[in-house]
Amino acid sequence: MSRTIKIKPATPVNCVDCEVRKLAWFEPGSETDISRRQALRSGQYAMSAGEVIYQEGDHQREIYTLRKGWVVRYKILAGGQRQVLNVALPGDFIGFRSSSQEGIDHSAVAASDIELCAFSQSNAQQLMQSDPSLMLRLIEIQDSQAQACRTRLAYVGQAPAKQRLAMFFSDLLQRLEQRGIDLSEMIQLPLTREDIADAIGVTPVHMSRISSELRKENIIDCRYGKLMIGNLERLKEIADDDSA
Amino acid sequence: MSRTIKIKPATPVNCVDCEVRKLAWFEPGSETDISRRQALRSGQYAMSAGEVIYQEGDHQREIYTLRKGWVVRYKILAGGQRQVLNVALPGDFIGFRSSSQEGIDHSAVAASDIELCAFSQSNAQQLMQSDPSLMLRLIEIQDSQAQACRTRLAYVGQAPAKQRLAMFFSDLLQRLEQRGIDLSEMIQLPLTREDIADAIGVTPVHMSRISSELRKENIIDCRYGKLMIGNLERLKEIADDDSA
DNA sequence: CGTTAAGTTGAAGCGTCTCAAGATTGGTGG
DNA sequence: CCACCAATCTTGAGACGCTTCAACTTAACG
Repeated sequence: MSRTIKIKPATPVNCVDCEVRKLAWFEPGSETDISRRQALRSGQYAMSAGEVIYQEGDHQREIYTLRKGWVVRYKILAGGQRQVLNVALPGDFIGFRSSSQEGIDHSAVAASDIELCAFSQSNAQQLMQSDPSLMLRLIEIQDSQAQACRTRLAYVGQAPAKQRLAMFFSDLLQRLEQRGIDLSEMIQLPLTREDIADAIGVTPVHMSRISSELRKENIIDCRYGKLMIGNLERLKEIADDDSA
Repeated sequence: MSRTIKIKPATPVNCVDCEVRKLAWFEPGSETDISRRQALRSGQYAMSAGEVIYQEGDHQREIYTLRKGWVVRYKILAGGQRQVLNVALPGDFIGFRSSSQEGIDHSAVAASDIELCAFSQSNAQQLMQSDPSLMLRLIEIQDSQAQACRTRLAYVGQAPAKQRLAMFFSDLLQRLEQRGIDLSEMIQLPLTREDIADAIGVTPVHMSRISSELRKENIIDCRYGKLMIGNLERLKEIADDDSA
């Protein structure tokens, strides 16, 4: 994990043309609304895999929309264990804090090379004041992130490891599909076994065992940064299994 | 668990006089603001311990502020296991959904006899439109609930059972103290061993074993609806232990 | 005081963890 | 293009934490 390095991307993108806008904070509004909002953008950044975007306790002055790539958000416990809170995909909103007094409660790292759209806290506030639909949209985003966190908490707390893994992939694949990714092809998966293990609350070694099982059953194969789905239906069956 | 039964409480309370208002949604605003808001209230309800306030999938038309008593919010998995998401205390906001299209993603049950202040979704929307400070306050509440969920997820996923229990109590006691409860006295605890077990992700039997340990070490004693703290400092040490 | 619900304890089994060795993959330089 | 290296993943064996089932104890309540 290196220290945060932000570079302007080669080709800045206009919000109006942005391919993930419909999934993102700027989903509502007309084209003119959107270009007006863009004027308040603090910038677009490119970062490399492994770079830390922000860390627990930071008094970050900016909030971000992930435009390209994958981001892992996590918390580190006193004992050093890491819990992955969620995997952010293009269009996802990260780094928001309602109170700029306190530092943020979790960290975020680029899992792949990424591009971020940044807004300063003050500009974001200004935007929301002049455009209530953005405040409502923020409330919607917060709620859907909270829902995802509750779902994750429920299965991490209650389901056996194999089902947790199936649930993790089931959710991830659904979100990838939403973003137009063909699930029948091989997918670049910029998550290590350890990332996934930390997300579902098992050790990497045990993650390996259960993921071997799924591979031998021809359900899903994820290794060395690649993901190949063998039987999506069966995966969902395991995720929804009521006998576990 | 019986079906929802709501009765008007014997003595309705004005928001201005409400003892938990400073912790609640109506924290911001002048006295006149607050009585204006009260006019849009749908009602105050009393419910008994064990009654279900809402259930996963419900298209609830109201949102609530808990005025008195304790509420347990939870999710049930396909296999029938229950994960307690959080324990709501007086002043806490529950039942909110950003989209009234979909049903709610979790359930809520009264752990003790309770009193609720209710607002219809439409009145709440109207309130927020005419009073942006309420929208900002909602964003703040959502964020702090999401933060609590992330914290819970982290320790349920990563910490050993005894530390999880210490963390659960540590958090709960801090919130009770915030509400003016004297931690040196005996406290009425309307949570069963099973509620707590479902919150920290262990079986009731194992919860019993670790809670026996804490009792024998004179740290905390929680049984039969009563809670007595022996050594709060030591409890927090176990919760923050970095060797676990 | 008797009944019922709640909590405790023991013993055995299973799931997950730890430690350690070995295999596979992707990247790098010869 | 191949050989080698480092990183990632796999597998085995043993230990440990948590679960299960069942019997027992304690507290609350009428």
